[in-house]
Amino acid sequence: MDHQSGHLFFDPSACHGNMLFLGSGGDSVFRGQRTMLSMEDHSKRRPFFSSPGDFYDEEYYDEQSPEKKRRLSAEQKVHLLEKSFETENKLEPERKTELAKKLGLQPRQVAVWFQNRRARWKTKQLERDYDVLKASYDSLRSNYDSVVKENEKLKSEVKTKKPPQIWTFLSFCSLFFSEESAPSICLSQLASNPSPRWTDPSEQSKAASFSLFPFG
DNA sequence: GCGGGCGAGGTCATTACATCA
DNA sequence: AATGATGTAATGACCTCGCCC
Repeated sequence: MDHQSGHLFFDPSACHGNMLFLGSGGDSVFRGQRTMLSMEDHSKRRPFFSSPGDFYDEEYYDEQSPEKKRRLSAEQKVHLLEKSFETENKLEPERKTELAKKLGLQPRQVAVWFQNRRARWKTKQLERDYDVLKASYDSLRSNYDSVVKENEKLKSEVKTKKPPQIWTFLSFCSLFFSEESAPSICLSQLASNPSPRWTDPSEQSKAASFSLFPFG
């Protein structure tokens, strides 16, 4: 900002209508700038600058020192306000007054800027939260799908095993599960296969794993 | 101590406008 | 040139909180 004058103008042509700039050269600031003239046209409707006096003080009409005119870029304005916002997103009266003085704005304008800034922050925060939740969901969903797939694969393997293997597997299951909690396939195989024995230790291990952690 | 009035300041929804694609 | 989308300043309604009587 211009530390010499400490006054700001609104320069819509420079940055989406939100650039503030300083000046001491009077209305020459607006020459050739359609949008700023338009701003003047609308000044009766918008309370932001209700009169020329809201744009600049008398000192800005000093045509003898137009070179002192300083624009406060949006970056500069935003930098100061953003810096203050980062420090504390709530605005206590002292800080509001101080910022308003520094920027040459009405305290109310500073308060409004903070209100809107908090609203924007909240919107962005919601978007960030959504992204995090979605990533978490996608990861869980992926894990779930792979577990279901693996489970189906193991089920189909168990169904095709020879009866003796299944019988030993069910005996193993009975050590850990009640009838209610044992996989239904265990019970149905138990009923139809009276004397199973494991012939392959690796199959026994796989079946045990399936029975203990049927869903991964 | 308790409750009502009041002002300040917050959120939220909305409007008005400028700018851009 | 017209138009819809977007970003931002500002407003109004409503709510909460602290203070005072």
